[in-house]
Amino acid sequence: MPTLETISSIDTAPRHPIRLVANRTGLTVDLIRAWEKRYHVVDPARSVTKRRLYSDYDIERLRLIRLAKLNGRRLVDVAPLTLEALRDVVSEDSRYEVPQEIQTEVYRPSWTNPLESSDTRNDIDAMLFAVQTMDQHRFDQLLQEGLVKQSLPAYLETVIGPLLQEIGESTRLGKLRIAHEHMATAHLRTFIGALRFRETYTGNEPKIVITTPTGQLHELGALMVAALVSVDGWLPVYLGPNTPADEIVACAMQSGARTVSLSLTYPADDPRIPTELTRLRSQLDQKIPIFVGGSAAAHHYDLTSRLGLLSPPTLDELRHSLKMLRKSQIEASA
Amino acid sequence: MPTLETISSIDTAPRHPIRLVANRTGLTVDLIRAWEKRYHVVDPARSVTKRRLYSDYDIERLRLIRLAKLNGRRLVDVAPLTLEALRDVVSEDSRYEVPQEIQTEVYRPSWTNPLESSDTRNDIDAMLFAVQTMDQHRFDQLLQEGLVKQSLPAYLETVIGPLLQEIGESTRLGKLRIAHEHMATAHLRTFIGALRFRETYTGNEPKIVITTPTGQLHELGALMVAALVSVDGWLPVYLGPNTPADEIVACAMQSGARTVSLSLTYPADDPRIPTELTRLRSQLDQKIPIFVGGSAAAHHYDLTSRLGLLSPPTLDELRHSLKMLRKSQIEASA
DNA sequence: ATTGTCTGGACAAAACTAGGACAAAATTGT
DNA sequence: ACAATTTTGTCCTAGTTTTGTCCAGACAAT
Repeated sequence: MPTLETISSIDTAPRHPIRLVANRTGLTVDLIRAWEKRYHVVDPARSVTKRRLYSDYDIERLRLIRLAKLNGRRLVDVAPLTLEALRDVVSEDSRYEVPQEIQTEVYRPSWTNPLESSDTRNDIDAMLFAVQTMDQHRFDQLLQEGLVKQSLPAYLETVIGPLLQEIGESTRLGKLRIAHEHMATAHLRTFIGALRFRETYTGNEPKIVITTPTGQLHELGALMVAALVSVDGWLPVYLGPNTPADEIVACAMQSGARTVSLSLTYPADDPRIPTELTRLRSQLDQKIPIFVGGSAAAHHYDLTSRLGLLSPPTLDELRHSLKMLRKSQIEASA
Repeated sequence: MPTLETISSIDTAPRHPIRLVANRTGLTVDLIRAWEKRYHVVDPARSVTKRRLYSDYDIERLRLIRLAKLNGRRLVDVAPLTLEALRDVVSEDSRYEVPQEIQTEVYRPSWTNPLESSDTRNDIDAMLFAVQTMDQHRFDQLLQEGLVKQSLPAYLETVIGPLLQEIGESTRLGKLRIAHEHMATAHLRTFIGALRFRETYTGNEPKIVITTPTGQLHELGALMVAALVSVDGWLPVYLGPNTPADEIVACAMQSGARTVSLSLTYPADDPRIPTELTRLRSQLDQKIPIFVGGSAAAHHYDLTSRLGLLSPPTLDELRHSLKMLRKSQIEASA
């Protein structure tokens, strides 16, 4: 009997039962079969007794197609795409566009716009309320539900980011207690941290070191970046908050990272920031770009531009820059 | 009968009756036999009179296969796998979904003898090595696999706790860089945080506020406690590190918590600790007990005993105290 | 003597398959 | 804007496979 090998191996092991696929993708068993029947979305192998057997590849496909659909794509349009094309589509769609008007609908004939901003507003308010009433369970629930409504990058930028901001402000204004802020932060830390696991790991992703410099104790911004870039195929080397420049350099060297990203939030005028940034830039290989983001990044614009650090104003810009970087390095190595 | 019982039989000693196996694994006696008959899932030794005699190894196999099935695997697929391959599969699968009703209490009865200490030692060493080589993926994998091997409380006490300690020491001794420690801490934060999802929430669990006092920035000890007590049916109100006494009081009042638990690690001699503990004890309702744990708790034994704070020396003691507390309060209210 | 385990087989529930029906939702045409 | 059409998720039937439970009679353990 040709026994199957270790199922857990990375990619093309071709034997997962349909139930497991349903669990992992969040689709129903019926739906998976229907998609296959109608559009040959996947073409699973069969067991001797005709049971469907899916590969990791198939699962990834189904996951991506589900995401594409959440973004408004039609099944007919995405069904025939290759995995790579699918990744592009999903990642393209998730570049959230503000409800502006100038939208050339040319090459994306039919898809609904992301979320009404009022929806977002309601979600955030509901979360704030849950925090205020210390309803942890509700808070977790809202976080989870919100994620299903849109793609991860859009979610981070339109909901989680603003939420963090408002919690911070409300606490400063005395509308929330420090205890509330602490509780919310702890839950968000857990929630965002768990997001990283959803990506598939192949081992040859380019690496990016992500942390905050000495004195910066708030890690959520950095963690959001880590979750975000992993969507685009980077492997974050996440160091948590408060890492000295020397250590960042050492880490980047040991891990062979292609770039470094720092998050600055509070305190914005910490005197250690200029020192650390300067030190980091001088010690790190000049070929490795350094990104600086976070709400306090603006306070250091002079410094960063003088040092040649990049500070994309939004998460979306950061993603874009990283894509460019990746492309240019791939070309350079070819 | 040949060999009699070596009572402390640890690993492949082949002497457990089927009834006991059923109790430990949560399977029925019939089912265990059926699996053997159909797929040779296990091949137990026999007594002179043909009774089945299972080894710990067999039990572990059956436990894992049960988990794999809960995750959607088919018996045919997992039955022929080796123990190692099984662990791979289970840990891989459990990463993606939340097994709804994984047993928290029921199947733990006689699992008190966790693992051979050498096993534990190997696991920890492997984890340390992964940290040192910055192999994040491997580190996560090891953490996940280790959890499958034993119950959560045992895992936290015998593996995660010591691991944290060793990482701390190695860093102080210069065997690990700060960057390594940061990476490990970040991953552990995510990992332990995610454990919380295994609890089932009914809404009438007694609450326990868990945090660290002002000046104590290391949260992992507190987070471990949170994961631990949720197994025993408490609902942790987790506030992260560095919470002022006033805020702890406010939080306990708003949430209606029955008790408070603090973790002290570093710096052990922070002058703010006595102040904060005293303040906390005086402002908090006297009926609410306060637990103090963590590696630095011993430094403050005089203070804590003077204030009437409880400092159980191990996590297991803490669990026990909480169980007592719960019982006494239930009786008091009846 | 009662209770538990053994073997072998029977049986039924659950899960899967193929094919198709149907209604809600989205899209298109006028 | 309204109706016609297409797309899409869900459900149904009927037949197969997989899996959990149960039974009977023999033997073993307490």
